[in-house]
Amino acid sequence: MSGATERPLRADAARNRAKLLDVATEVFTTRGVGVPTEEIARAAGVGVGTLFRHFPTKEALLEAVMVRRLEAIATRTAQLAAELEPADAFFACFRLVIEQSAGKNEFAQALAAAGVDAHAALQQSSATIQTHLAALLDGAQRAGAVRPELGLPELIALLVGTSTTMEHLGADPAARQRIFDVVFDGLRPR
Amino acid sequence: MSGATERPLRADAARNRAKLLDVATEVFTTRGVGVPTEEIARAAGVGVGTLFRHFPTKEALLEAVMVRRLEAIATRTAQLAAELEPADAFFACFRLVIEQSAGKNEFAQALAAAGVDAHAALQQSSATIQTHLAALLDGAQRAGAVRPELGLPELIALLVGTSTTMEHLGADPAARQRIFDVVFDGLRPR
Amino acid sequence: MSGATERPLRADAARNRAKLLDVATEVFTTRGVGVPTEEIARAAGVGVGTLFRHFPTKEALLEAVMVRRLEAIATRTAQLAAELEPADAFFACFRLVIEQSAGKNEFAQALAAAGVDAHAALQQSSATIQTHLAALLDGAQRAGAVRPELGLPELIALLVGTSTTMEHLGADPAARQRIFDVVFDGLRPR
Amino acid sequence: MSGATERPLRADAARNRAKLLDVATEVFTTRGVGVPTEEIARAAGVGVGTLFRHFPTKEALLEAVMVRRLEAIATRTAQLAAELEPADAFFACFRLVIEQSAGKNEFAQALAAAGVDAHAALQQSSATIQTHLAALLDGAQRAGAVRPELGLPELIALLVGTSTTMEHLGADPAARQRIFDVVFDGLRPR
DNA sequence: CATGAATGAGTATTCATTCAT
DNA sequence: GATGAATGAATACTCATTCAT
Repeated sequence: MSGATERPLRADAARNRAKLLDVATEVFTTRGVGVPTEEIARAAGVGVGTLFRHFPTKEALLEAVMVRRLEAIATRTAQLAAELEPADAFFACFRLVIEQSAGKNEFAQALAAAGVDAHAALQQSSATIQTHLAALLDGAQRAGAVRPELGLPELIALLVGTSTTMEHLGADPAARQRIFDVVFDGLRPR
Repeated sequence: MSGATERPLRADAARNRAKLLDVATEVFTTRGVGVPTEEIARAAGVGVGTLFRHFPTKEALLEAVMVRRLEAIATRTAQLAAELEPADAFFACFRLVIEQSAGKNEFAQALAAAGVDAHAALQQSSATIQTHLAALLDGAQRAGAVRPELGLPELIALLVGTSTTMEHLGADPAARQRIFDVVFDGLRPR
Repeated sequence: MSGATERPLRADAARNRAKLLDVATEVFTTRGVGVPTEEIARAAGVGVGTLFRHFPTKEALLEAVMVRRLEAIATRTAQLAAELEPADAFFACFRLVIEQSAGKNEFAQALAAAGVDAHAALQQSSATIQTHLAALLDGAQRAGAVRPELGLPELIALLVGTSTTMEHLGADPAARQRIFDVVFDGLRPR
Repeated sequence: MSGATERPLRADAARNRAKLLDVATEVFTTRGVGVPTEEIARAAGVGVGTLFRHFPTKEALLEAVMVRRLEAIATRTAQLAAELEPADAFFACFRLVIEQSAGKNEFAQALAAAGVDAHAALQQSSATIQTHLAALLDGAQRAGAVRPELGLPELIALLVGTSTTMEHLGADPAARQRIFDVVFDGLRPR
């Protein structure tokens, strides 16, 4: 459906692009967006010039990283929505977004920020996810599994916030589960 | 060598220091920590030299700002603990921390970060608050108002996360209240 | 008449600013505008930061250099106009501009370029000179010493062009005089 | 080792080379020599690699462009010299050089610069033209149409300078003619 | 003590040129 | 031969911090 605007990249170029995205994802996630471009390029095993050939701006690189994340989430979200009952799908997706958003918070907040001030590609991805989320929320509310007064903005804010909560909590699975218990119970009516 | 660690500042010096803290609080909160020191100094009506005389490092300034915030929170927390029933005190303090932490998130996360990697002064303030929070949590759990399995780390992470949630939600009071409903209900047993 | 917008610079700052202007004039004139800012700063005995404190942009530095030149020319032009008969004043000024414009041509062309696309300060200086030139041209034409059909644009273009001619001719005074003979005789009626 | 320095280019290679020269001439003339090589290659419909196969250096491309121009001028100059009386030929050639040199000045100055610091091919072309110019100048001086004291260096400098004059004057034909009147009258004896 | 000028390491980005496809 | 991806040195500008006035 989407126009094939780009010619298929040469094999090595595609490899470099993918490597850059992987490295940038890792680096932005663990150390924030302040990391020098040169370092990202070096970690990807290419020169700075190559980085800037693929992403004309550091911001463009960041955007590409986020778009890829959001698209991955959108895909999984759609799967879950198709496979599960509304209520289960809603909570499964909530979990999914939280787990995928791990890492530096400035980064995880992309989902929300995209709606406001980001560039086209990001807004597109963000909008797609938000559509899915709205549908999931609505389904769960109709099924009586989520407080009816909550809107999409609150849901998104809660996703971002819970992601932050988890980030500060660390990896302990039991503790993370306790947070999910709190949030999920709080989301249910009454 | 002298017993007193700090001599009493001259009146104007004290005024400058206070003004710098006020301005820095405002600036860091609304525009993040990336703002140049010169701009902070100018906004405070002093030269950069003066800023660096009072705070030897930009980081030290940030720390001082946070310490002041934490101390204010600690004070109010103690008050509330003294005035209210345990359960009410707990929830009132939760609200208080969230409202006080408004602003750029990088900043709000100081509370938690302080426990991990921060400098002495910050750790001190943070520890004080954490002691209070631990007491409040314990009181509320004994009163049966909060899930007994939650520990201090989860509480702190939830405070940071909920602060982020609110930041992304904006100012709409009704929506903010809905978030408090979710989190507070979720915190309660069952 | 002009508002004293700037406070008097500190002695050292004024010295640095002047040194930077001198060095930049020399460097731009002999080697063109492509010379790195760092090199200019080093030649002036200051750090790059200092250069950029005084001139927020490389372009601003270039502009300042040109403004200073134009102002010097304007001053001398006014003197000559006051001291000499119209015809003599005109030719003396022509000579003056040519001699002062020595150096890389891109630079000498400022006079004309300023009228078109330059910044405020430059336009101001350029306009001042052009006013003087127009008066001189008019005087010389009334005195019958210059072809009446020539306008200010042609005069300015001739100044720039003759400057280029001289630049390519080098320093030989006899040859330069021969060029002046050609141009001055050509400017006269008939 | 083989006698012929250049083997005959394959048809497409020759086409590419010609296209590159055309495009580069246009681009250098209208936008200066700062234009990136990639852009020139793209405008010529080839890859950068091809550009660098034909011209090992950006400078070499610039040189080739200038050589072609100079050769064109040399050809026309020779024609004019053969067809016209010495005096007329001289002035016609002067005009010709000026009109052909239109465009960014840095470029037009090649003629003169070539004599000084350029590469072999350029010097060759330049020398050819200079020989022609010297002959024309001599003829016109013998015919009493040009001041006898002028030498070839002055003539060349005047060509470059007048080219600059025209460039700054723009396209207005009447104004351009007035400049020619000035210069040509100035060139004549007395 | 206050000031703000000076410093210079650090950073994003460009572009001539090389080389794998 | 042609292509365009890769390279990395080069460059303008920023900003925390120091120090002369």
